[in-house]
Amino acid sequence: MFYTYVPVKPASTQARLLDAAESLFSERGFQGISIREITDQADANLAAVNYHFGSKAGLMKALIERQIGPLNQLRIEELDAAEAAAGEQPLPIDSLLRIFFTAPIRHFHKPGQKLPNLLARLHQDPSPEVVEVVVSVFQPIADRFLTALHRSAPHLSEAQLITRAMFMKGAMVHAMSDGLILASAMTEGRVSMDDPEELIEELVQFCTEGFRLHTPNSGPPAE
Amino acid sequence: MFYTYVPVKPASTQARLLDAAESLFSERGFQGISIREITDQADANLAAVNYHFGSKAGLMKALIERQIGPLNQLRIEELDAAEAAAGEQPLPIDSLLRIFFTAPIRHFHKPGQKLPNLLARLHQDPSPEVVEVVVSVFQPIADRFLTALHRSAPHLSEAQLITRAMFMKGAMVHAMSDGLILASAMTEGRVSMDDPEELIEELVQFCTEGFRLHTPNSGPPAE
DNA sequence: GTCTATACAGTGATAGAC
DNA sequence: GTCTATCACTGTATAGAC
Repeated sequence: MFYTYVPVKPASTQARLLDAAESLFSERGFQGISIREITDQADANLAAVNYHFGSKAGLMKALIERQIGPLNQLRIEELDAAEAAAGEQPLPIDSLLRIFFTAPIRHFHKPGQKLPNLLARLHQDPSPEVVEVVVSVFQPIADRFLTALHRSAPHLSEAQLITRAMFMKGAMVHAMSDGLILASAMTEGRVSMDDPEELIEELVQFCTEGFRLHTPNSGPPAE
Repeated sequence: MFYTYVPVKPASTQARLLDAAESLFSERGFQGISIREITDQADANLAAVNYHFGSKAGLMKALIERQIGPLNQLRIEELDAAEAAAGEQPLPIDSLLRIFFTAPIRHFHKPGQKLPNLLARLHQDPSPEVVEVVVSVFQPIADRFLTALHRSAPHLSEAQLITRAMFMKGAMVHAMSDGLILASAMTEGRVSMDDPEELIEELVQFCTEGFRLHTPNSGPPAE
């Protein structure tokens, strides 16, 4: 009888480090985890992180790119296809937003998934290394969708467009990183959406209405 | 001729530590600053932070409470007053949201203000001490406004209400912590709103439309 | 090229003297 | 209340083994 050899270190050191970092960072945050914990869990030497990724931040960068890169590429492909199908016509706002939301929400919608929290925090991190990573990963897709939005919502000034795009992005990010406060507020039972498709559609509807609105140069209205 | 004595340490050690921590944390984040830097700037001893606040996290907690506490109290007072004036009638959604947004956006809207970024990051921080602070500071106001929203938007299910409240909160938080990505995207000149009153009104309009929407039990609509 | 052991400066925290 | 000395731990760098 033969026994198959089950190796203890199936993947490369780099891959094991990435896997360990992903689960540990997601659970306790970037600063909450030491390199020693990562290398322990990955069964690698302490110096392995610096050798393969240059630094702890470099490991994080590689981790983010591994997760987000394919996701953003998919979104851009879907947007390209939709625009090609529409020909000269600008895409309806809701179609555009649906493309923007669907891939990441489906991808990250698993019971214990906490990576979105990590991503959300990164977007607010002031340290230059983190800013550099975030910009390089998210800038292209932001530009691409803003351009499309500009065509689909020509009634908005550029300042209005960017402001509302911020609202939209904030709504998405917050919804994905299961609201710490709201989820525990006002209820002790189940709340919020547990079906990703339903969440996507709620988000699409919510933001589409917001973009459609035409508010010329409003001051605060009469009460 | 008399010379007035100008003390080098005008405020108490606690106050000096809080002031130093506020500017330093805002600039470079909680983890980006050591307590040695704080005590240096505050002209205090290294051990002063632990003596007065128990820990670095305790200092942060005190800082947050000093900033946010009065703000939230003001919002609740304004909501109380508006509800009293409305009598039995539920408040219009836009009035409710205007009360929710106005105080923090006005308060934090200064050129170099980076504290909102810090607050936004705290909302996603998984470490138990931070969660405890955030919940204790923001839970009451979340409950208060959710209850009011429930009255003002009776067409929404509880799950929908909470979901959209998350969208709303995310939009506000993101708009306040000047979008890292979007602000530099699609433009090299000025963007976004520089007038807080305009930002408040855009936010009110955007979210009001989103809450008004009645979407019974939608799956994804036909394309 | 990859991995290992080890060294180093800086961190938050604390006990105990003043 | 304040201060010094000290602790365990952090990220990083490097010399040298395979």
